[in-house]
Amino acid sequence: MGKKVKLAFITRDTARKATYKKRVKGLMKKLNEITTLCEIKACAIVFNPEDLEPQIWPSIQGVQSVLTQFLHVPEFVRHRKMLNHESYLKEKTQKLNEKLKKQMKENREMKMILQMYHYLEKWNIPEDLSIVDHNDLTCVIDEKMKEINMKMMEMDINDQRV
Amino acid sequence: MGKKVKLAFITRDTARKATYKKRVKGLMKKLNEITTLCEIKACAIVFNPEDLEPQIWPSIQGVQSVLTQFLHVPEFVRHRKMLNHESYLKEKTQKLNEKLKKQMKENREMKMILQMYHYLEKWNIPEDLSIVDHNDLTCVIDEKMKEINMKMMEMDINDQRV
DNA sequence: CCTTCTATCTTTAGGAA
DNA sequence: GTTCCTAAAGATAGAAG
Repeated sequence: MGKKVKLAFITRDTARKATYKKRVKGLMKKLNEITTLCEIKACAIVFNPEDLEPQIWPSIQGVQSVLTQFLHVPEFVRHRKMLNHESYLKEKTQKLNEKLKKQMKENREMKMILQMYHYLEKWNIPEDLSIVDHNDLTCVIDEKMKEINMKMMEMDINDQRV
Repeated sequence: MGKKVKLAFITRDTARKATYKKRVKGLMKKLNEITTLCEIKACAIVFNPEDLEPQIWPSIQGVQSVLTQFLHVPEFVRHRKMLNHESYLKEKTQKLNEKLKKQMKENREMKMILQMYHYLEKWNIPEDLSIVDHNDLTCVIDEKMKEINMKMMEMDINDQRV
């Protein structure tokens, strides 16, 4: 078995997906280990257009700071409103159905970014965390986190079964 | 050399620092590899009280520049304009038909994104998710997430290091 | 698709200089 | 602290079921 891979985009679809799945798992494990061994804080977020949801570690709150960085870029804020509406996307999809041509790489990147925008919108990351007024939405958030946790667990436990 | 380590806080200062340094480096390398191999977006932040600055991958500037660059890709802008000029599109229909296979795949993936939106809608994440007291929630949720993560990993790994 | 196997490559703990 | 070393542990590509 020749197992060494060149550090470059894996064009074979099946191979890339398999590698992604294995490596994302490995990455999260490494994060868990380093934070435990050294008692530090860390977070990571991975967007993959072929994943229905981003892989996050350890929680949404944990990655908010990362996403907040994105919102500080003026270009993002401007394009955000333009791209993140579902109706707009549906319209685009219809037209894609008829006529649109794009190169696959460009397409992959667009979807990834749309996914990002959508999550930014859903999570409603403030543009400046310092001005956030801390109300008492703790319970609501906690419930949502539990839902998400359960979803994540379901998804992983179902295909692990050891 | 007995090299197996218990997955727990390393109390010895020198050992912990050495491990941190090595593992942070390894983590960033893994991130670089997965994003290259799969052409996805990812980022991570590691906060260590003994480090003056958090370790960030890639640089915030790096992430921003990549995404900003995409938004300004000439092809992207051109295609957007194309959508608004029917005559131009008709002119291109013949050529587009040659790319039917790509179109179908692209369309399939777009629909997947719309499905994702629907899935997110069911989560019903409140608009004001961000108005949350980080000090109260982050620790609790992160700990819960880590517990879940650890359990998931334990289930999946033959080697037990507890 | 998903799992399991395993050869092979990579990471890293602990020393040593 | 830093860098190099190396054995052991860990991650994973590819194949097979």
